[in-house]
Amino acid sequence: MHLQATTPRNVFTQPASRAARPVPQAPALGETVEMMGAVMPFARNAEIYGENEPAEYLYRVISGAVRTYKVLNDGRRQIGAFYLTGDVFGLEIGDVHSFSAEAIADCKIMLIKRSTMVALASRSHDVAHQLWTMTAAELQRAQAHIMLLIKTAQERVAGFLLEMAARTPGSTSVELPMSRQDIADYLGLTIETVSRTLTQLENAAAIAVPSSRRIVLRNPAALSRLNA
Amino acid sequence: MHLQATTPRNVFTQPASRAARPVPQAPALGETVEMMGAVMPFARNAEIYGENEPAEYLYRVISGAVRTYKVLNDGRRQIGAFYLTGDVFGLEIGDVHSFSAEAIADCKIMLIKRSTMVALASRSHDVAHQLWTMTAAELQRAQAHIMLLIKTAQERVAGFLLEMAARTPGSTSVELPMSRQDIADYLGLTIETVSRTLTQLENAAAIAVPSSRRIVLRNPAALSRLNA
DNA sequence: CGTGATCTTGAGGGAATTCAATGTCGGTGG
DNA sequence: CCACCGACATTGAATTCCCTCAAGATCACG
Repeated sequence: MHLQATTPRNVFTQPASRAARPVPQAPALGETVEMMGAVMPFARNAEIYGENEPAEYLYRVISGAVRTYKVLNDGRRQIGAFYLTGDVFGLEIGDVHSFSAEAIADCKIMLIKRSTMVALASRSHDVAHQLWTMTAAELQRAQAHIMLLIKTAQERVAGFLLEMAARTPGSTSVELPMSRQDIADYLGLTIETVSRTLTQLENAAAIAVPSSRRIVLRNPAALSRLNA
Repeated sequence: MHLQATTPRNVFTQPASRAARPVPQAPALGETVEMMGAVMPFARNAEIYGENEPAEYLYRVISGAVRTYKVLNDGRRQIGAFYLTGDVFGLEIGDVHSFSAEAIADCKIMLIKRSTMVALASRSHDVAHQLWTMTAAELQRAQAHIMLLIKTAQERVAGFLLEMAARTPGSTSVELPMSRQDIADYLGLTIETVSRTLTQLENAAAIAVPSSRRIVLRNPAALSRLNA
């Protein structure tokens, strides 16, 4: 999530470890975060919310990983996004969720009452602006996703790996919390094509796959070139 | 130029005049123009703004149609959205446009200074909420677009036609302002596949194509079934 | 009418899917 | 400890759908 330089600290993306510390130039919202949300555990594959359910909360990933998805009437599943530690999801402006959300692995999720946020936003332009900013960030993510979906299988997989790497700063190695099926459903491919493509990239020395859930980016430049 | 910060109705949505009228060439939007911005004409295929240009304005389609798009480094073009009469586009939270925008046909576009809107929003929760709502609407559109892009060619074309029909209320017939190439680049298909698919749908009696830019939905239910 | 742009149709090829089988890993119990 | 099991991943072969390349057809416009 990118914030403009003039934007105050984001009450959502604030690391939990520093939440209690007094922060210079921060509005008195640090503690509000603590008050707003309870942390709940979710087991692997547990549903966090379902499509068309009332959007009573928004959610922040404390640990673990989450997928949002829709299922078409013939069973095809499209994953809308993956959310990792620190990410906020489930923010809706309508009153129902437009996707379902599930825990990819065992998770701890902070639940924040939507009504509380809306009330806060009506009194604080900062909070209102943050809500808007988060929606805009989701929009940019969705637009980037669209650009991925029109590409070839190699380009999609390369793009996915670069995206995941960008979210794991300071490392050229990615630990994937999600299965091949999840990746396939995110990229609009089949599991077999994802697997084959990873093998191709490995043979081309662009990546290494020491274990199925760990990918080492040996040649990020080559992946970027594929990323069009 | 002075606007009441307390105005309760949506400053973007055109009031009564556009509702049931059969597309006027010179719409009556007197006071809105004075309040919000200047109307500018754009010729067919003219650029309205370019990707990465500063987002100084937001835009409202008075007449005509607009496409937003990105071009990949190998020349592939992806159209992000089509905007028709009444639609607002170019709303960004960052300070540059993330897509380019072009007139599909000769257009009249109302330009609204972004700084004006931001200033208004800082004083009016209604305006701030409207900006947020518009961003959220764009997000939902992008998510629906993602769901389109994972489907078969028939499903994409059917979905596109239903989408266009839904934006032309009270009619089962659609006048397409855009070319086959535009449709193809929106749906992630080739122009030939779009053309062939339309022919298939016509042969299946789902649609009629009296002229290349006019599509009659003979069997919307069949199209919806294809829409998964 | 010509001319260019747009659209449609046809034939062949290629990328991804489908169907099917094999391989690998982590856990559980003998 | 290792044998077994189920879940997940990889690999192979055949098919399908869409793309590419190519040729006509239609339309708008001078």
